[in-house]
Amino acid sequence: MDQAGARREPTMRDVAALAKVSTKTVSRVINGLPGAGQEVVDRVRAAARTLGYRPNLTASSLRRSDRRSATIGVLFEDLSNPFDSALLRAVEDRARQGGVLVLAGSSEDDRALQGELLISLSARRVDGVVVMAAGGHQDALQQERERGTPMVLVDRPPTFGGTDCVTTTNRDSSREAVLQLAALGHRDIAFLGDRRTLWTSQERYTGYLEGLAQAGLTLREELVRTDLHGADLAETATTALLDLDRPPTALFTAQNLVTVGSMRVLRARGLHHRVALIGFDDFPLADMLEPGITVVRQDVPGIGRKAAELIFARIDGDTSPPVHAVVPAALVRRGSGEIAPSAH
Amino acid sequence: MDQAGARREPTMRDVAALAKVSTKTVSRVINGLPGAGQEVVDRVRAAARTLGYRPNLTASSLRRSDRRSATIGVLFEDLSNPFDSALLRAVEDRARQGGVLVLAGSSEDDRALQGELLISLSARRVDGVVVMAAGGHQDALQQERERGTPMVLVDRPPTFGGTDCVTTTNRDSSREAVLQLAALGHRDIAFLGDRRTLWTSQERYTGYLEGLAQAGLTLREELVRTDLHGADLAETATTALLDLDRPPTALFTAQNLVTVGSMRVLRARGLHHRVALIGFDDFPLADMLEPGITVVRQDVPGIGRKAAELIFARIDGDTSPPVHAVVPAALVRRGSGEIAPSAH
DNA sequence: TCCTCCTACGTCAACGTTGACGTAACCGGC
DNA sequence: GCCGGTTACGTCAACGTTGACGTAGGAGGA
Repeated sequence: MDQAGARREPTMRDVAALAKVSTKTVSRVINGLPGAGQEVVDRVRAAARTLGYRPNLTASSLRRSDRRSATIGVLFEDLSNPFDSALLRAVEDRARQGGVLVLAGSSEDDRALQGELLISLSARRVDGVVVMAAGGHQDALQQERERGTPMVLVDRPPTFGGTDCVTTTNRDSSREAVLQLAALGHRDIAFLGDRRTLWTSQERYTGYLEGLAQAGLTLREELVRTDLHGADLAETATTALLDLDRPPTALFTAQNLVTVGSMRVLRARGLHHRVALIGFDDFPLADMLEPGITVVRQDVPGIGRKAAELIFARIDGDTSPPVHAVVPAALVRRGSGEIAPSAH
Repeated sequence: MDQAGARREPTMRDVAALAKVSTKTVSRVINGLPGAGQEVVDRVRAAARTLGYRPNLTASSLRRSDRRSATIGVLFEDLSNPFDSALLRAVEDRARQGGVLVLAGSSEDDRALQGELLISLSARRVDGVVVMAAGGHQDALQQERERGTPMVLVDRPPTFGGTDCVTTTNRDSSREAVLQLAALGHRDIAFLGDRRTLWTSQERYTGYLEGLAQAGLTLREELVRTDLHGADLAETATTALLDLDRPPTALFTAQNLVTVGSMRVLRARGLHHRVALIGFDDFPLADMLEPGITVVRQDVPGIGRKAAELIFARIDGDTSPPVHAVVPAALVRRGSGEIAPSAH
């Protein structure tokens, strides 16, 4: 079997020579443009097949007037988070339908890395960028946006103007979750959140506060634990909460890894049937556990589709004012959020 | 905020004009090549910054002799499967370290789609392709390979020659799982597998047969259910198995979605503490269930790293004979696979 | 002093493709 | 037969970049 390197890729010139026409005619045939007779078309097609010719999209987009690379960039934080992978999938799905491929890059919540990735994408002249991991520092994003690259932020709004974004009902759904717990009689509802710098964390915390207020409950500050980035920190925080003199009877975990961490601790202490738990963000098998985990489920495919729709509209020249699309989330009741406070 | 389209991207020519040098000198500075004085370097850098110049990699790779696009393609089947997303992540990780980006495409186990994606990747002149979803029909892959594109298959070996692949110990680990069940006293061990056309399914089935034989058990054909693509089919099959006059006391589920399907049925029937279950492929939260699910865990990051290592070696011109790398899997005992047969 | 070598640039063409434009042949109408 | 229009091609240059090669000027050696 032949190794790469030895053979040169056939070009339009080679096809043209074999079909005894000009390269321009080959171009016309390959692109299905009029101005070529049936006989010539057949000859060119045959020659292309014989040589195994494949058009070079990079050369084409260099010369073309529209300059499209038929490629978009998608930046995410961590593919091992099902939220990210489901979102990537939804965007890729939509892109593929338009013959567009996706350049995927994980920025790992690293500001410098995100900047480098944006430069890499820019160097490849992507038609647009979907950012699923806009951290606190959006300067690189802003810079790229100001260069004219169409951009859509997902999950977090831009800190700069003129850019579309798609988020979910972070605040309203959090409030709804807290109200449900309060309605069951819980008065000591803890909040466990991810980094406070994240917009989503802030929104969900605000929703928590609104829920408490609306239920007529007073905030106990020691029941609020934030900056829990990852399941391990969540475990520590949950342990600390349960060790309080007056521990919470219900937990609202505002991110899926936090939910998992809290779950582990409840389970380890045998409290998973006694302490109520509602998590933000669904995760696989949440329904298989005992009890099933009640969650606020984001419509991830819906968010992905919306993001794709927006980016492609911008790429196609839509210059209407920037949009902040909000895709509703839903409370999915599976048991853990329906546990009433146990009498001490 | 300015919309795309109006402004032209600055080019080397623009930078050259502003810095009052030739484009060639700009090229030298941008690429860090020698042959430019310090003063000129500074002037060019300043001009580039002023204009917001970004090198055009597509034009560059068109002209360059090595023709590298610094981009590889990764084809997968379904990103919502954690196996695929973890693998993509591992490959992307390694690629990024070399300044290489990943063009991601999901082929959804659709032969025509896979062919189209390969053409799309080829049109963008990717330096290599990692295929995590080589279905039964590999003609498109073979064709691409014969054009000289470096290629690595993951999870399944090629049906054609001259191509590297990375798989796990499908057969040995399956045998080990069955032997463990047999050692606990199980004599009626069912096999539930994905599509028979898949190489992995065949290997795992062979391992099952070897395990039975080695344990001195006879095969009961009605305990073998294959072609279970997706959790729904697995549920139906599991139900049918449990309804047999002499139902299995242990299940070996040879794919993670099948495991989930079987689990659901066992759980629905309240048999999850009585029927043993070992699944091939780990999945998130398998340890949180009751009982924890015993699985054969593939070393997914290891497989991804190996695949990336191979593809980059080939891209760098390694012409040594093709490799079939085997990354060992391990049996992770969590409870469900340690249930002894219950007396009827 | 002259020749050689090196450094620091510049000039030119080419990568594979397509937009703009040219032109030869043919067709229909008068 | 001539004119205007259409069809089916071809020619040329350019997209942004870099390899090959040229050259001016200075340093260094005999």
